[in-house]
Amino acid sequence: MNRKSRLPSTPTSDEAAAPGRFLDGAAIRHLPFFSGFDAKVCDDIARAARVKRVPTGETIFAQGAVPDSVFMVLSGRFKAVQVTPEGGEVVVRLPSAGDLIGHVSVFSDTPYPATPVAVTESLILTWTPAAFTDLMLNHPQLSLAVIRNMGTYIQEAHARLREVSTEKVERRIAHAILRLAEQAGTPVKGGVEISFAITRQDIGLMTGATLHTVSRTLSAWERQGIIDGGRQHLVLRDAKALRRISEASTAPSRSR
Amino acid sequence: MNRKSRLPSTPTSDEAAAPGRFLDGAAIRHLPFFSGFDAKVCDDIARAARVKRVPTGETIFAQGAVPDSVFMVLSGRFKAVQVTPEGGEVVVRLPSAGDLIGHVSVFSDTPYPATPVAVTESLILTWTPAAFTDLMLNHPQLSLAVIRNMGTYIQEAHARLREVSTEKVERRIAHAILRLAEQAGTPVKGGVEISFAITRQDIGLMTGATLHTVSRTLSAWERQGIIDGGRQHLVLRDAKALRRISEASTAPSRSR
DNA sequence: CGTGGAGTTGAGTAACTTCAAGGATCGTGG
DNA sequence: CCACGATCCTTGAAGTTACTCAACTCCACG
Repeated sequence: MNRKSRLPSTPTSDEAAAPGRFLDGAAIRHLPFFSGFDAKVCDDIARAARVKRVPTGETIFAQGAVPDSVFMVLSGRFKAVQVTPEGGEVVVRLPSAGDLIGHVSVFSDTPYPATPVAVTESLILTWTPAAFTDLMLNHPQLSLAVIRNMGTYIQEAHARLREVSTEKVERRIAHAILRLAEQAGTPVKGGVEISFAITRQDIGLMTGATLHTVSRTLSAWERQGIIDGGRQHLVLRDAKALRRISEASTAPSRSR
Repeated sequence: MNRKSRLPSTPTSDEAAAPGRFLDGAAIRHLPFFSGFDAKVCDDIARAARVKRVPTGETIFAQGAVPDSVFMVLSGRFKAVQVTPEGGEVVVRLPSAGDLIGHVSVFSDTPYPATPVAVTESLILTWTPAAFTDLMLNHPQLSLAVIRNMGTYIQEAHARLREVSTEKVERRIAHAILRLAEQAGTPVKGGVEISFAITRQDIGLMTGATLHTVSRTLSAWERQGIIDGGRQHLVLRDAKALRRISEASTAPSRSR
């Protein structure tokens, strides 16, 4: 833990949003979450927030803790890790700029269900539950945005649920890498690079496979020139081939 | 399809809510979703809704359709089935009284992601997207309730995601049955009965297993007196034993 | 330059699925 | 009221996937 990413941290409006400082709407208006918002509303929302820096490898809070804040990623990226009582782990999602964190727990008054770990130097916004609720009551736009945001989580979760229960490991890994490239890929000569440190273990936790299986699969793909791997490092070279694998009707099984 | 459940349909305030009629708040105030709501707000919400009857086996809409309404289950129960392009199926959730259906699609303006099939004679409320949005804008209470409701979906989805990626089939089936008994169980002499018709296939679709594995597992449990099975029929006799199985640290694997 | 995290690879095996076939139960129509 | 078709369920046997166990390599960092 706490290793420094070798990749340049993604700087996003760091000028306007220094840790500890209070903000104005300009610092957040560019986030997809706030697209279409009135400038005045953005101001109100930003003014109620505090900015906090989260270095790579650090957590925002621990799974099981009693919720005391709502968070939003301003820049950087996190992985939300959920641990089962028996010690099993899952990566449930990878929130990045504009994604809310902890809101579900705050509104349903349940313990935080996962631990968000920064996989890149990150900045987050924090609100007290009371302040955020006030904002929602005063700005119905905000409620709708929260609902939209939660809707995408639900669809993502259902999509992954469907994958993990109907598809074989190889295809799940293919899907996961395509999604990573899409959500966190930076174009690079001859491919798309995943812009943060990710281990085989992480991919395993995202797909419900062991790191061994992931390693074997990636090795095979590397031999075929589809990807280019390395220590905590991944470049997608042939997206078309990977997409073919992810959709391969290798499926002799209808309606599992 | 279209078979009639042998079980008595659960009648819930049918007096107040006849199909086709318009409603007042009294018809919906008892739903957990509206707990804590002002009577006047309930009136407003109810008056904007229409009631519709959905017989067992019928669907509300088809997966892939363009959303044109928001729905809420007033009484009865549905199963939301998602079909993959390759023909794989998953049951993503089992909405019952007070659960919203289709709202995610309406607010994110994406096609309905699953097909809700009534597994019991049911009544639903319907709103036009415009009407529902209006209600939310005028009654922030409603927005908060929607958010809370969506929060529980997310937590459920994540819990199942975790299960299906870290646990073995037997334990997943145990969990599924415990959940069914909790959500849809009616006490009966010597156990708890699942109050709607459910097939081994359905349980398979909920747990990511084949109906064969489900059948074998249930047969074994029946021999041990833990459950009592039958055609589309299930009685949980020994919840304690099942809970033991669902938590069994048969797990030699830490951190998969 | 040694230590530990990350990755690779092989061999053996358990857990499920697939394939296959037969039996039970329900509703329907003659 | 019984026969028949359609589901649903059960169970065996064979096959495969992906996990477990284990050993070894490769870096990066101190």
